[in-house]
Amino acid sequence: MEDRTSGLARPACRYCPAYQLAICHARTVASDARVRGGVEQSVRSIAARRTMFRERDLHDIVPIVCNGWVSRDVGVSGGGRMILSFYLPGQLIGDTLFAESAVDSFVEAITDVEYRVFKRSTVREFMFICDESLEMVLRGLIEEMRRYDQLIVDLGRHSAEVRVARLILRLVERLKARELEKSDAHRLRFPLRHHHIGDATGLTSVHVTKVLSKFRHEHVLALGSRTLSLLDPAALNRIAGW
Amino acid sequence: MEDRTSGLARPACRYCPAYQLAICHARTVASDARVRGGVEQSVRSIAARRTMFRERDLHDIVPIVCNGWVSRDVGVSGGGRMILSFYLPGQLIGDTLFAESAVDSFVEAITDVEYRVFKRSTVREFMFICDESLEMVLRGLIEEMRRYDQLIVDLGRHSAEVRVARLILRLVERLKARELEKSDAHRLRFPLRHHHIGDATGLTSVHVTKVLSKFRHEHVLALGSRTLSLLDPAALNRIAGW
DNA sequence: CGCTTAATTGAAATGGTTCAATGCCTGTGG
DNA sequence: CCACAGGCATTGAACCATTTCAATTAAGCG
Repeated sequence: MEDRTSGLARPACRYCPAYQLAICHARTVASDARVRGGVEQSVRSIAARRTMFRERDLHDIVPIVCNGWVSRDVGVSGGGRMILSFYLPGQLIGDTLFAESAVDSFVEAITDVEYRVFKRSTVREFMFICDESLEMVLRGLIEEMRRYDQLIVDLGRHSAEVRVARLILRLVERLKARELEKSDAHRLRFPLRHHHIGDATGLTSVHVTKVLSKFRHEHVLALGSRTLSLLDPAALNRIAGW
Repeated sequence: MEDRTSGLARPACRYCPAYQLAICHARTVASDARVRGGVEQSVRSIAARRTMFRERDLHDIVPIVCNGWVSRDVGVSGGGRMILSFYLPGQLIGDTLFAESAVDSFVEAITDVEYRVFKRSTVREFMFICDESLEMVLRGLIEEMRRYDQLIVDLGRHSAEVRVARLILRLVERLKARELEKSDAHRLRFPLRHHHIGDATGLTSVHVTKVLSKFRHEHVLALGSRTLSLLDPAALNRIAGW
């Protein structure tokens, strides 16, 4: 499982707080374990389209994505749902680290997912001892808040086209920042379905289809077979209003 | 200015982190000042409808509302704007305490406002020394994130009526929790204009008028002269879907 | 291979915006 | 204390972005 020669178990480990802090057992194996590895944890995996956790399951544990795409969403009375955020490899699902959520949210595996689960009480304890770890968790929390700021403005004040364009551009940005995709790539793996895009932008999947097929006709981008082709990134940025 | 006999300078002080932690000079006057009062600060006030800060002004300072209503909003290309949150008395405007925001937001005085400004570097320093203060700031941050969760779901998946009803109910809830209004009051001071409500719910002020006048016709609530009358709270909750 | 889930397309319905006109508050200066 | 100006609220009519409904095809999945 671990690769001691390269020093990284997975591509995203470089960007994972648990790995950087040497809390993760993928790094501090066997004999090192008693140093910082004292944080209880386990590796798990789950198939695409399965629910990983309900809100209440997260009282005791803190998960980190090792591989695959994850969403956190809220069910709405009447069958609808809204995706609050996407989690990419190396990211902590730490919303409930300090307090419970007001909404009953679900963490779901979009693709097949590998993840690591840490014991919440131990993580908290460690965090308050180690300033570095605290800073890191805070940074992740603030980063998420900034994404929320942007999402709120988009939902409240921008058209469907703008919202879809921005969602895609931001995800591509995050993938490239984590070196999950080459930074010059114009073709990349993109596992979201139309209903994911709709649920993340406050649109219907039907309308997402219409927006995307317009983009395709204008040779801006093409999305199909879990693959995104950025045919004209400049035009996409223009649509996004950037 | 201070009232040493009651122990509180203002009604909201009881709920203000700076006051609770005895950082605020409204509490640690004169001789006490060297204990925890070492945090540089100053009291200020500003007239309604004025901009208190731009994003970049908050690099050095951390404001806390003592009195009045405050909003943080983002300007949108094309003249629109979106309100991200409202700040009530006793609340820290601490979004930028750890990192800069990605959007250029404005903090604006809705009513006449009194507030206190702390030096950011000193606050941060103190926060990392004192676990209690850290917990308190984190709690505020998480509370704000929970509000964001709810707002995102509302914007993405609920109608205008629901959004307006929820905004009002949540604000009333917060006012009562802080004892800024009596918990059994059905008439309370509510300084938001239609355009504030629109900018906070992603609607036009014109449409807010229509929604509110429908509520009035149905004897659910009446809003006018800076005063909110909750004529039928149960019905309002029903509209909100609660 | 058959079954379920997802994408696509068009037509009709709708919720909210935009535009425009009118009147009302509120604060300000004379 | 009154007059005036600018911001704010209200209303109706026309418009348009997005949803809803429905029917068909295509794509994953066991």
